[in-house]
Amino acid sequence: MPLDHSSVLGKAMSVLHAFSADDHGLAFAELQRRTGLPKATLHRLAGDLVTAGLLDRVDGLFHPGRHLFELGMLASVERTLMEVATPFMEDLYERTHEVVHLGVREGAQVVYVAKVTGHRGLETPSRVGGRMPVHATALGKALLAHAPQEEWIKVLSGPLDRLTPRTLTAPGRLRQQLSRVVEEGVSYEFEEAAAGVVCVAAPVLDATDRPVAAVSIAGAATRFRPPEHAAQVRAAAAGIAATLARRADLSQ
Amino acid sequence: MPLDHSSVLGKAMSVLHAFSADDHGLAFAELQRRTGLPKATLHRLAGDLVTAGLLDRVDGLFHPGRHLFELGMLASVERTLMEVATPFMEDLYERTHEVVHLGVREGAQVVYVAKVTGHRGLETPSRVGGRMPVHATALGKALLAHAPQEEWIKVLSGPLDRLTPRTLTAPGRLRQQLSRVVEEGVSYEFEEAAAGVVCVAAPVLDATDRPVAAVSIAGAATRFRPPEHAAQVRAAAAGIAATLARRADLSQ
DNA sequence: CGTGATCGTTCCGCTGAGTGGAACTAGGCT
DNA sequence: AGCCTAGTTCCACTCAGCGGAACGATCACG
Repeated sequence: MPLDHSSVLGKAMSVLHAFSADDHGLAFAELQRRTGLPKATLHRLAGDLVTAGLLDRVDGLFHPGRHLFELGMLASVERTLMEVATPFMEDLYERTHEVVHLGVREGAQVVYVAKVTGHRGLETPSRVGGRMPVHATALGKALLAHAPQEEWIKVLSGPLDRLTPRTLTAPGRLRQQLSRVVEEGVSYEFEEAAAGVVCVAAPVLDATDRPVAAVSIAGAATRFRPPEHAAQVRAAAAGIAATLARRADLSQ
Repeated sequence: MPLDHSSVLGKAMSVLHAFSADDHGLAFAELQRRTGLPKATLHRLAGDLVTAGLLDRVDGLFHPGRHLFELGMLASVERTLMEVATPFMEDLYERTHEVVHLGVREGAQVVYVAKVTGHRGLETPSRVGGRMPVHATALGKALLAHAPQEEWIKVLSGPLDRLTPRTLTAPGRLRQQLSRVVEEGVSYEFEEAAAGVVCVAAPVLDATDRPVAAVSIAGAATRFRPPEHAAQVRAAAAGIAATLARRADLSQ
């Protein structure tokens, strides 16, 4: 599935993927190590990527370029979601002043599309554009629960990595929870992805009941009671779903 | 500056750039028209881009791919800005319930990095990842005003396109305004980019007083009085600047 | 139904864009 | 001085990429 390493494009992707979310600039040599590309080849390629605006170079170090951000925002699904969901996420934030997330599912992982947060220093491992395993997050469980059976199986049969002592790693317990999520329309997470963080999430369903995204509220385990916010999250998700549906109608 | 059309990468960029912010899916033929690439070449290239995840194809139509979003979020400058600025933008939104923007300058244009908005249907032409001319927006004027002299000249000598009847198209008047912006620390915009929309903005300056971004509040001309919010915007910008400075200190 | 669009896919022989080993420069440490 | 690692440049080879052309599919119109 990942593009051949012998095509220019494949190599270009290797280079871009060499950057992880939290390193702020890679030297040429480091990039060489991560991509495994021959020096000369990488040198030319990196140069081309810089001219293309996909990479920036400031005093020797390479960074993902400014142009990349703009291109990324063309991704229609995510952008539409962001635009539609923002007002609803604001509502949630304003009422709770907790961290509000929006995410989509990509296989066994959740990709965060938006994050609303205040000054309170709640340490969540989530970053916009970042990923987390489906089984360890409320967002993930909401998305998976409403997905077709075969998706459940794929995830349940895969390895369920442990992120904290409370991560669900037993397929049976996870399946049990997913069933409850379908009934209740909301999912929970109690310090399963990060110590001290608890979460409620609800799925945003399209006209055919497929989950296209999910919203969540995350708070500190010490003061935040997820069940008390279930109704709000469900309402926000429903609102987003309704707005998306209206948009889809107009545009076709 | 734009990469050669004869290199694979150059062609790939042409394809990606063929998508504008608001078309939801292009057919093969349309893509061919926009890029000017030979059929066979485009066919293969588009195929490769799909395998790379940069493009998606759903029932015949091409879309910018979901992978593109994730890659875009690696762009460190923009992501850091977003993360740091969000809490301050939330504050502004909560107090005013108007549209709050964050943008950076790229030559004679502003690129929007974040947008906080509610349900009120204020029609702003801005989109995250989208561009607007510097001279027609409060954000742009705040960014340009604090930029070095040579940048003023570049913009003032370029064409100042008219977006609305009130757009500043006279270099003299623009220069005059920029000087005031430097003194006051805030810039204004009165229906210069879109009819019915007025705006206040303040620059986020780094340790060496270079403007790295700007924040703005936009409201409807009928009810929103920009000068009344100058202090708030200035405070938010200062807060963002301080947080960025603290971050820079730690990380080096 | 045939004719003529346009749209998307595939074939295949040619060629120059892309390749990468090697040689080179610039600094840093001992 | 000698040795290391980082980054850049050279240049002859070759295979990835090219694109004209021919193909099948679908639609529209008389």
